[in-house]
Order: sequence, then C-alpha cells, then structure tokens
Amino acid sequence: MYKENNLSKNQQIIFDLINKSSEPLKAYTILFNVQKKGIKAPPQVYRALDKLVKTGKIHKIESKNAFVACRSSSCEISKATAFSICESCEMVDEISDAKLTKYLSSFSDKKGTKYKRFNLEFFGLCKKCK
Amino acid sequence: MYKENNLSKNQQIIFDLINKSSEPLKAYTILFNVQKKGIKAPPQVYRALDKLVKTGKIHKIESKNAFVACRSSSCEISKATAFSICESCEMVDEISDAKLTKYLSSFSDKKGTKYKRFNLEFFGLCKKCK
DNA sequence: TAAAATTTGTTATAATATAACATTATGTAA
DNA sequence: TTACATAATGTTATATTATAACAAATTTTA
Ligand SMILES: [Zn+2]
Ligand SMILES: [Zn+2]
Ligand SMILES: [Zn+2]
Ligand SMILES: [Zn+2]
Repeated sequence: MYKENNLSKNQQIIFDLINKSSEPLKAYTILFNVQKKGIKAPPQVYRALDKLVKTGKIHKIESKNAFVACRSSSCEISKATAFSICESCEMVDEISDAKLTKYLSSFSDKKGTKYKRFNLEFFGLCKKCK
Repeated sequence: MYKENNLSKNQQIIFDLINKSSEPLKAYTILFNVQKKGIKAPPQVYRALDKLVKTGKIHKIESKNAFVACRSSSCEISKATAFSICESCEMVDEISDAKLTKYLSSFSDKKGTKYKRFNLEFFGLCKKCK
C-alpha cells in the first residue's frame, strides 16, 4: 500500500487536502477536516506535516502558521522558498523566479557567509484586492 | 513621562530587555523577565510587542516566534527585513545590505505586481558553529 | 477642562504545538 | 522465513503561543 508512492496513509490524506486547497491551511483546520478519515489527534497531523515539509511536498507560511502545497520546481526540496501574501484576502502564491532564486541562493553577507536555505515572504495586495 | 521618548513605560521596559539581549527573546521569556517590574500578564507583553513591531523598534523572527531589536537603518519601519539565522546555536543577525534591500524592494513578479513589504530569513551555520 | 486616544491591569480562554508511551506496519537482509 | 531496524500510527496529556473582553488610568489634543 505504501509502495506506489512515498507517502504513508496519513501523509497522503493530509497532502491531498492541502494540495486541493486554494488557500493556506492551518493545522487545526486540517485536523477538523480529516477527522472523518480517522485522523483524530493533533500529533497525527503535526507528524504528517513535519514529514511533508521535510520532503518538500508542502511549505509552511511562517507568518501565518499555515501550510501550502509546493507549486514550484525551483525550490528544490525547500532550500529556496518565496511567497507573495495578500494582506487583505490572505491569498498566498509561491513565487517561481529563477533569477530571484539564483540571486538569493548565491547571496553572501558582508562577512562572506553563504547560507544553505532561505525563506522569503512578500506582502502586499493581490490583483483582486487592489 | 511619555514625552522624553516615544515609548510608554511597559514598552520601554520590554524594549530595553530585547535591546540588550544578544539573542531573540520569546514572549513568555520576556514576561518572566519583567514580572519583577510589574508586568504580570501576557496581554501586557503582547501589546507592547505589537507596538514595538509596528514602530519598527523590534522585529519578529517568524520562524522562531521570537523578537529582536532593530539593528539596521535600511529596514525603514520594517518594510524590508532580512535576517541570518544559525540552525545550530539559534543566533540571529539582522542583515543590512543596501543592494539586497534595493533588489527585493523593487522586485516585481511575473504579473508585474510589486509588493510593499518583505521579510527574508536565511538559514545556515554562523561562524562559531562552522 | 472636556473629549479623544492610548496605555494599563486583569481574568479567562483560544489557538498552536509537543512530550511521552504503547502499538502496528514496513523495509532490509541474513 | 525470520529477525531486526526503521517508520508510522494511535492516544492521552500537557506545553507554548496568542487573543478576547472589560474596567480603569494616563496622556494628548483641542
Ligand atoms: Zn516549493
Ligand atoms: Zn487579496
Ligand atoms: Zn530593522
Ligand atoms: Zn551558530
């Protein structure tokens, strides 16, 4: 049962829910929505979320404590994530921009230190809200 | 009493604590440390933190739910924040890099949308931990 | 000095996340 | 196949982070 893809039962249920959602989902929203499928307690949700984040299938929007499915090819197992967040309607889009990714991935600070991962969150108004 | 600077009593107490700290402080760590000064309950801390964030005196490190004093001149009331975060020792430094700020402040996505604010968090190992 | 805006104090509770432990399922290799 | 290791699950309880709601005091503005 677990061989066809690399997700376990709970991971698949939770990924499917996040993946079909048009907006970021919070852990307890997820919990309420999967209780009918037998996932009853917070640790089951958080464990699946942790794994999905680790494998890059989803990302956490840190400023919202919410999760979205990865829609980008350039984030490469979550080493380089960028999002646009609407301050009015809460919409979140993953930004896939090769130049931006390259610029930030190769960024080094004044001491010459390079970083192995970054997360960038842009805030503003989306098209609908402008 | 509130005229000499623009901070109220609780705001000043909490700002002083964060400002002299070498690491990000969490709200309940702050609460514990200011109880001897008469700040006894979470809302008092969170209200001061909200105001300090709004006025740009401190920033929230979203990935850590913790707060640091602003050390940059280029973030201009928190429109453009960037941090380096050590994954080992939890150290956080605010990055002041005019080119980076300019690049991201003028960034527009594929649809031509510009954003009015961003927060960037870099992760890696600091000098001590390498 | 009166009105408005801000800050404070306080209690209770909501929302987010993890610890700890027992059990079951799955992958690997002798 | 059996034995072992690893990963996933189920469950209860609890820790951590954050806000609601309301009353009172302080400060600012006019
Ligand atoms: Zn992605
Ligand atoms: Zn919007
Ligand atoms: Zn700053
Ligand atoms: Zn370090």
